[in-house]
Amino acid sequence: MTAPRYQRRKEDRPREISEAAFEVFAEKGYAAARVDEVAKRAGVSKGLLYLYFDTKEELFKAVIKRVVTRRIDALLLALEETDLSSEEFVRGPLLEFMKQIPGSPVAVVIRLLIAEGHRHPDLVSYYWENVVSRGLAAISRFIERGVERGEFRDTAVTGLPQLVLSPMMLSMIWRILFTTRELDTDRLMETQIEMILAYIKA
Amino acid sequence: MTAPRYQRRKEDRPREISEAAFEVFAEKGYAAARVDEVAKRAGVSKGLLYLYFDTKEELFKAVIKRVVTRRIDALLLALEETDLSSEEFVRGPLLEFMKQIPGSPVAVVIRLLIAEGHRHPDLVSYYWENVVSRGLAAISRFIERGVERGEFRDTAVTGLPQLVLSPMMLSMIWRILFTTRELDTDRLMETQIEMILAYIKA
Amino acid sequence: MTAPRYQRRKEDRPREISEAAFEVFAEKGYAAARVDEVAKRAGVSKGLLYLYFDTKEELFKAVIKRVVTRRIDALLLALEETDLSSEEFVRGPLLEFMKQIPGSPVAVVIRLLIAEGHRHPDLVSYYWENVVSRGLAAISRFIERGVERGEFRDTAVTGLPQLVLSPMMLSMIWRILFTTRELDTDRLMETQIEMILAYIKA
Amino acid sequence: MTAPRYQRRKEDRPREISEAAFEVFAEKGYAAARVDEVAKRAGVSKGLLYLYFDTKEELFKAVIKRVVTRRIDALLLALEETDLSSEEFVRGPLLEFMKQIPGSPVAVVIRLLIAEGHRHPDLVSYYWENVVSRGLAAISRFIERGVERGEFRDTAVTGLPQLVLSPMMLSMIWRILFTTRELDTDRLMETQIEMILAYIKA
DNA sequence: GATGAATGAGGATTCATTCAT
DNA sequence: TATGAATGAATCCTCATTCAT
Repeated sequence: MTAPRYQRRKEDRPREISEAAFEVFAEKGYAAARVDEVAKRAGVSKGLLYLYFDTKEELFKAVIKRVVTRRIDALLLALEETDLSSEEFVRGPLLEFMKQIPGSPVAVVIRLLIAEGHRHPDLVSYYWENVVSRGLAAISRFIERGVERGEFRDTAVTGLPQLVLSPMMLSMIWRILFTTRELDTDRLMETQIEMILAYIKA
Repeated sequence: MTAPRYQRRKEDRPREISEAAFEVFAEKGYAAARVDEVAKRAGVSKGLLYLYFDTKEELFKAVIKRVVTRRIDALLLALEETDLSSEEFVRGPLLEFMKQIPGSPVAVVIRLLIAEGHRHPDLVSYYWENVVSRGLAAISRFIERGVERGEFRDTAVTGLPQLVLSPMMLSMIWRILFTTRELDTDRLMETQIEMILAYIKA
Repeated sequence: MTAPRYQRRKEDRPREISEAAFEVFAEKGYAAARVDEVAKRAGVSKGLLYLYFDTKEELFKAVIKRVVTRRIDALLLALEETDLSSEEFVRGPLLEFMKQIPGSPVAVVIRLLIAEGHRHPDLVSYYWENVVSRGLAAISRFIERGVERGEFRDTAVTGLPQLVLSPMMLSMIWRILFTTRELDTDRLMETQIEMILAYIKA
Repeated sequence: MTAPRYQRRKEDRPREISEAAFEVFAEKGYAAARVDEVAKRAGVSKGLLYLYFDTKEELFKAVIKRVVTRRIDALLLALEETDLSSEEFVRGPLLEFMKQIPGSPVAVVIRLLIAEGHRHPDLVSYYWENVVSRGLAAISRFIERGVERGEFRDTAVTGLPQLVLSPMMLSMIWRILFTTRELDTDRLMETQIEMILAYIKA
């Protein structure tokens, strides 16, 4: 009648633990997160957790990497394969993508990296190589394509893809810090896109 | 022969401690900062530190508040009293102010707030009330003044002063995370100002 | 294609495990020896190990007993059945036996007993009854026989067979502790025998 | 009325802790000794213990060194300064010294070194340099002096001071392992000395 | 005021042992 | 039999905080 003490589910464990860990790290931050709590939320003993992750730090890294890698790929693929004109793509899929980031786990990861990046340079490098530099490069290539096609002028924006992303970044930080204070983050990003397009359209 | 231990004036102690604390929090983050280390850097005993600050958390809050409050005032004053046209002020003093923020202690405070804000809502409120909302309001008022004077059109930017600040925010995060990776943060902010002005000028 | 897992006969398992365990205990000592490691070296699962040995402690005792019992028997038999004169036997077989002990598994067992004997009085008793007291008694009887035959005088040595063994003991300890420091342990034992014979020969 | 929670006794703490630690290590061995227990016996909190000794291992080393260093010095001094003839000194002070070793803390240290030496090579080196090699050298010099004075013949014993000590070693191990079994360790050492003198006297 | 020795609750990690498969 | 995933008590160590001096 009682729940079985043992449940052999080797396949699922790493994911279960890593999901629970994400929650706890998200709520408490790295230092204040308790391994005990992660294990409890994963429905697993502390010992098992250490069977899959050597240290709390390894667990942290694994969690960060898991969350981060996935959603960037979809965007990059869309960017490469789209048939839309540059302007249509920017107003459509790119804007949509940016709008959903501040409320997504990615924002949590950013917060954790800001807080703990100092002591995990390899994690920051990983994030840089797999997410940031790829994302920026894609946006840059995309703007350049618009320039080549005669859609856009060649302005300072071409070399500064960060301009496209900066309201997304501010929105993320805003939500992290000022959950209760109003800010129409969608409109913020829309306006930036509007402004940039107005600025670079031929 | 011995160092003049008693020469230092008592009234400087809280400031000395709080400066040392700022350094340590900046380097290590809240959780990894050691009270011992703060005391050592301040050149006082741990006991004395606890005479001025009841807990590590109180010390943290005091430090954050101290750093933050000061530099915002200068800007706000300048904003109110300036004789420059709106465009001149934006291109001049405002841009200058923004450029120096990412490398200033304010950036450290932002990092600490992002990392620890969760558990110190009062600190976030304090920061909101004393810094963010005042800063944003000032920028808003300033844009409105431009509109009133006929310098600017009334666009979405009027209600979204965050647009002006978003590249500064991204620059701050960039420096925090990617110290070694190149980004011309000054140019980023200049281009945004350029774009905004092009967008809102009548 | 796969290794012949099931070819190995079941009845060898306890011995295989116990040999692996001896290696690990020898290298690490009791406390630092890991049951995991023993199982891995024996090429079996941890579960199986526990099928044959109830606890780590039982395994330890089994290992100690296994190593110890065997080689003493040969010597005792030789002692009883020899046709050599007492002096010849001492200079020959006995000396040979002692010389090979410090480098043999027996030395490892002694080290383990010295380290852990405290908490395993039954193990010490076992060792005492099966090895030490039998060995000493044999040597004593042998000396007495020499006295009876008129080969030896009746001196304090008769009641102190430990005298014969003490350089062997020192050699063992020496090798355990000071592996790299030189000591001609063979010569040490030879000289002791020489001295003893000179002392007790009629 | 209650005992004061705090007792500032900086001077005495290291010794008190180290004495308590010696007791616990002696009873349990290194691995099974609990830091908690050491602290409790020293009448001190766990935290304080770590104020004086960085790790359990450091504590162990400190304890071993403390016990060992002291008593060897007295003997070496006596050896150098004695006015006695070699034979008188051997029969007198040297024998006395050896007799008291097996029941002294030195025996405990030997046991700990045999058990843990493997993993603390620096400790073994320390012991070798400060105790064993000095002690052996002193005995060697002493025998040589006897030879020079014409008291002793020059035999194999001259180069093997270990012969003098081997019954002491066996006695130590005997007491460690077979506390309850009878062995007249004093007589063992006396007889060895007797034998050696008989063997080397001119 | 000022010190820093002393405290002890709390946390990461290990590992002998169990048991569902 | 045989496996190895799973358990959780036990242990070392840390560090914010206290308080005798």
